[in-house]
Amino acid sequence: MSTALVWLRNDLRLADNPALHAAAKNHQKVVALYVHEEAPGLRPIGAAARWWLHQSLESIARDLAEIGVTLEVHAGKPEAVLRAALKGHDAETVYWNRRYGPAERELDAGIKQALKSDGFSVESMPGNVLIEPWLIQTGQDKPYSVFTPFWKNLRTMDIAAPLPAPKGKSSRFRPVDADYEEPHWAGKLGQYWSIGETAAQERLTTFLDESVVDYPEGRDFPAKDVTSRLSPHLRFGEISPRQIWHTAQAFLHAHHSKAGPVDKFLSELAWRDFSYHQLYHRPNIAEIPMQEKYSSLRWRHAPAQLRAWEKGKTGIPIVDAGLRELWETGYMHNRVRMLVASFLTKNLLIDWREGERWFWDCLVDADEANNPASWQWVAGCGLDAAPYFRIFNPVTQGERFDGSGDFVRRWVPEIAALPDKFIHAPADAPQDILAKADIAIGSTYPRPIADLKQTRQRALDAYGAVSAQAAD
DNA sequence: TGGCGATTGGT
DNA sequence: CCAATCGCC
Repeated sequence: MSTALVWLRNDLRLADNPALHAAAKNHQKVVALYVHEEAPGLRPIGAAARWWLHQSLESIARDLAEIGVTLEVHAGKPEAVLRAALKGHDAETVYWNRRYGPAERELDAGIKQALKSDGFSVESMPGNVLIEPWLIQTGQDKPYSVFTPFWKNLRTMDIAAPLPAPKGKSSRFRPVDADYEEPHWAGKLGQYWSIGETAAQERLTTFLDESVVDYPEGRDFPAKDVTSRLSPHLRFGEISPRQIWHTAQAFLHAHHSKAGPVDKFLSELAWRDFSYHQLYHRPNIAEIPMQEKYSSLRWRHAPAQLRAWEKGKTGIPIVDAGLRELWETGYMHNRVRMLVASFLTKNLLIDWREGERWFWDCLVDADEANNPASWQWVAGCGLDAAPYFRIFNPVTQGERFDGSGDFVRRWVPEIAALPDKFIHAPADAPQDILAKADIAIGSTYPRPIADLKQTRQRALDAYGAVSAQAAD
């Protein structure tokens, strides 16, 4: 009887899982493995994502048991784990779905070569993207560096249709990932999320049925609940981008609805692929600015301000609201991510890598493509990035996109009693209004840690110096 | 997927 | 004085 191993990584689902599908089709018995990897160059997973991963592993272990596949969770060097498993299960073939980070690719290629030279079969399959990064390129056969042509090309391509989940006779489930100790904040995050493949599919259905029509206009308003919130499910592959693509197209046809909103949503999904495109083609995007000239930008060393930013105590309400939402839920609304990142990199002139690291640790959806690529985008050093002179005014942005202050009041309750007029700039409120709202600036709520006008000019000067230097 | 100050043309 | 427009960063 032939046995195959499936090495699961960022693909914790049964449906549209090419590696699992091929293993089940070609072999009588399938054993699934997950490895908490210890390998040089691999970025250790952040704490919030690690929490999500634990839940997701338990979830897929249950689902796999339903089709008679056991999931084993190990820790260590993946090659050693795979060798031991191949021997222990008397298996001859390993399947996995590809990943795209430079370190991961090198690791996987080395394992593949080593196992093959020992007589095992290794099959790598399409990974957690719409299109493999090397299958889409410019007319000059180069990687894309601008999103719009990337998107125009991508939307004309055939995105692989999702594969069905394998079938099988159910077996007994037992918990996996037993060594994980839940952190004290696990219960807090747990209130906000429902984890696993079934939950991910339900989220997509709910989003399409209830929210996608309002997505293009509503997505910029953090108090509105019209974004998909699929990002952490995508991060761990509980749902694949190909499934989202095809489900969204089918929804469009079934409802004869206008293409605009669905199209807008899919273009955001394409941004995700664009990030993986960058991860694949560029060296170490979490550390190296993709626009070389920004290597010379002199970031400020300001640990106290960084700390205030992290903890949501900057004195700028919408910035604080976003960072507290992150701390509380492991997530932050997209518009607010842009605002807090702009405030850190431009107003505070603190290195984007500091912010990227904080997000990496706190976000349940942090992945090694989108988190660094998006930080570089805001900081101005990324591909197709925001121009350096685009500096958000977080007060103006708050008034525009959270005019009623609902988002701020939810996460910054100590200023909730302020009238709308001052909710985004408490320090500007007259003394009697502050007293009536029971607020003492500098005591119950911080005075802004940066003067927006002055720090804006400082950023323009610093960024301008980089551009001028590059023009020499 | 900006902000801001200056200008303009209207009160 | 005001909103709308424009050029620059």
